[in-house]
Amino acid sequence: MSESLNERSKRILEAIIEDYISTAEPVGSRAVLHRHGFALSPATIRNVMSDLEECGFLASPHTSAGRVPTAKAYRLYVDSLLQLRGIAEDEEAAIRRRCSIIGKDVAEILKDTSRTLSTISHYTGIVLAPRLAANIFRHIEFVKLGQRRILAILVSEGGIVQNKIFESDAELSAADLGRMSNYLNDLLHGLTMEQVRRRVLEEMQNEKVLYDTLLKSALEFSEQALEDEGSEVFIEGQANILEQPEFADLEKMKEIFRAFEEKNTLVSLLDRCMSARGVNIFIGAESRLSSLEGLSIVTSSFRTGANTLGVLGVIGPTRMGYGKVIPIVDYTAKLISNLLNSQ
Amino acid sequence: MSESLNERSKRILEAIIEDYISTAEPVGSRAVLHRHGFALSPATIRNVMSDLEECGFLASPHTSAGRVPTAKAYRLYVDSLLQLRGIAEDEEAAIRRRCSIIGKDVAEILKDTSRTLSTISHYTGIVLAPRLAANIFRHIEFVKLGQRRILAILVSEGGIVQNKIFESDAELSAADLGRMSNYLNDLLHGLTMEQVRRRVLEEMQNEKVLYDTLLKSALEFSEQALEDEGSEVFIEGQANILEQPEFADLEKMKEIFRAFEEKNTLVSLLDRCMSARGVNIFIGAESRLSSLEGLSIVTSSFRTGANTLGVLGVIGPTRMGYGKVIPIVDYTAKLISNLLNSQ
DNA sequence: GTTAGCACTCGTTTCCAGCGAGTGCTAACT
DNA sequence: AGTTAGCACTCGCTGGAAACGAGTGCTAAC
Repeated sequence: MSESLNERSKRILEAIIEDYISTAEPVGSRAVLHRHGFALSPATIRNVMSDLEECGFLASPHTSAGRVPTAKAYRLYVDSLLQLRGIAEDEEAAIRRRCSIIGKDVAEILKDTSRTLSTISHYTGIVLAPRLAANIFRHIEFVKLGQRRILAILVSEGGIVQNKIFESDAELSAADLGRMSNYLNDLLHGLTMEQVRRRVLEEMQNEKVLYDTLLKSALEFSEQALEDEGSEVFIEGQANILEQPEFADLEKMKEIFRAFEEKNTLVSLLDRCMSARGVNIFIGAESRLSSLEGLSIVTSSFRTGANTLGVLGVIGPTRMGYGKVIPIVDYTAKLISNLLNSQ
Repeated sequence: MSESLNERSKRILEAIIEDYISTAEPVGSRAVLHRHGFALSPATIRNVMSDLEECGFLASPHTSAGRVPTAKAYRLYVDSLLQLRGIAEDEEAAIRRRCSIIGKDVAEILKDTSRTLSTISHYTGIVLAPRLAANIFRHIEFVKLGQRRILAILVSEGGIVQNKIFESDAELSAADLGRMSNYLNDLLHGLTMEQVRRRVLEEMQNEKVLYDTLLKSALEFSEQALEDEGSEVFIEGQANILEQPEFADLEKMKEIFRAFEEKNTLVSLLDRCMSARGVNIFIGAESRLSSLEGLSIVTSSFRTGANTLGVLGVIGPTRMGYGKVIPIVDYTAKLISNLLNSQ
């Protein structure tokens, strides 16, 4: 049972996978013949298919149905059978047209990107918003909302804005808050968030600061403001999943929508893709998340320079049109990287 | 066929509606008798039900099923039959525990609120984020992102932050941007957004401004930053809809999820609730949105003083537990109003 | 190694009978 | 006149049997 299939077996497996991707129905020996022009008889195909099943590439739902590719088959398919033909021109144009920056905030940009991914791919788009931690400090600002209520606004590279409301012990004037902002902006200019955090802690030991209550509370506030509030996920086009015949079963569908709402698990999955360059593919159970059984995820990270800003991708059935989706995800990630790079 | 039903008919209708709300199945004459202690025979109930059908309060799916309340019946029910018993203590406690302000931004607060609404009600939560237009100016800030790329941050009352990225024609230094912010903050302090907009336009005619390019571009920028980007909607707990037996049909469900994704229509519906005080209820087709057929929406607006900030509510099947949902929505709206009121 | 032929498997569809919940009508009762 | 018992009737649902058909695996021949 050698794992290295011969050329013919590979071609047949490829045909079966592509057939199944387009029809969503178990494919039988005659179907392979019909739609692809092999110069072989059904019986021969059957023999090959039987071998492929033994090697774990195919499975039969029951005796008298055709066969269905396994996760292993898809893995082989995306790794060595599939030849990427690059992104289609009209798709590229559509993505470029829909992803713009001007006049939006970053959250909006990413949400629109997620929606674009879903619309173009006809599956579900997912974008993991940038995390603060890995990023570079740009600006901090405190705004007085009420007597003691203060809004902290933190801006990092690429225009990512995080803001938080909190309450101060003492009442501070708007001018005080302005001075605090200035002090911190000078102090923290150009540092990474890691460094910012360390710097704030160091500075709190500083003698001058110890005797200046204003500076002291400035540092205390910034410490609170810096607490990373966890990443945000934008999942758009969930309804596209409903079109997939394999999820016609109500129970299965509930599970998927629950998984979409339970964003933490998705975040941890996408976190794993953060560091990897290029396109990443999880097929079915490979994600180790039982709730995503039957689903595949194609992701790529976007970045400014060496900094990974976030991850975007497409979720669809394992029976996904990888040949189309992979270039889409790849291109979109690169486009967003460029857009967020402030020159 | 007098529209004013006698007391007995009302009581029977009420019993039918409540039965249907809890079972989701057409209710027959015997069921009414079983679960509520009417001193009547099934035959009498049947006669009454027949009358109620003629008046348009009931409908029968087919001859041998029981009967189902119509939208008209629910309307009568919420308007005059239902007696609200106020919110349950444990629900109130749960809502209060889940809705906090400190350490979050407003978007996060509202999203969490939407989630809370869905969790407590077991239906789907919806929150329409505050619109800028109706609100009071607090702060504006420009942050330099790249050579020409600028981030504008606009804060209004309650801590609502709106930010936008745009590009300037000329390169401006960080100090320039700081001066611009200060100038505008002085100029616009305490005005409503309406007044802010007018003030900016007036000021652009000012002689002093005409000769100061910095002031001029400050005003131009603020004009761009002020453009309202439309309201944001947070819909959480969509998966709860899947639990409702009436949406077991795949087609129906697709329609609902599409409607949830097509947020514009929902926004326009919620906009209609903005001005109304107290709890608002749309039953089924009353919303005039065909995609929401079979769904009811219970909403209430939240506000600071005279200003309506936004609308929140619950979406569920017309067969919704109004008696439970109405107090929940009412209480949550009041709570959020209080929380966003910066004293 | 490949192919034709054939028996066999097994899910799907169709049809029909029987069941039961619920109604509407009529006639009797208070 | 309103209420009730009785009864025939409707109609969706359930379950089992039969027919169907797609697809396989095996064997024997090429």
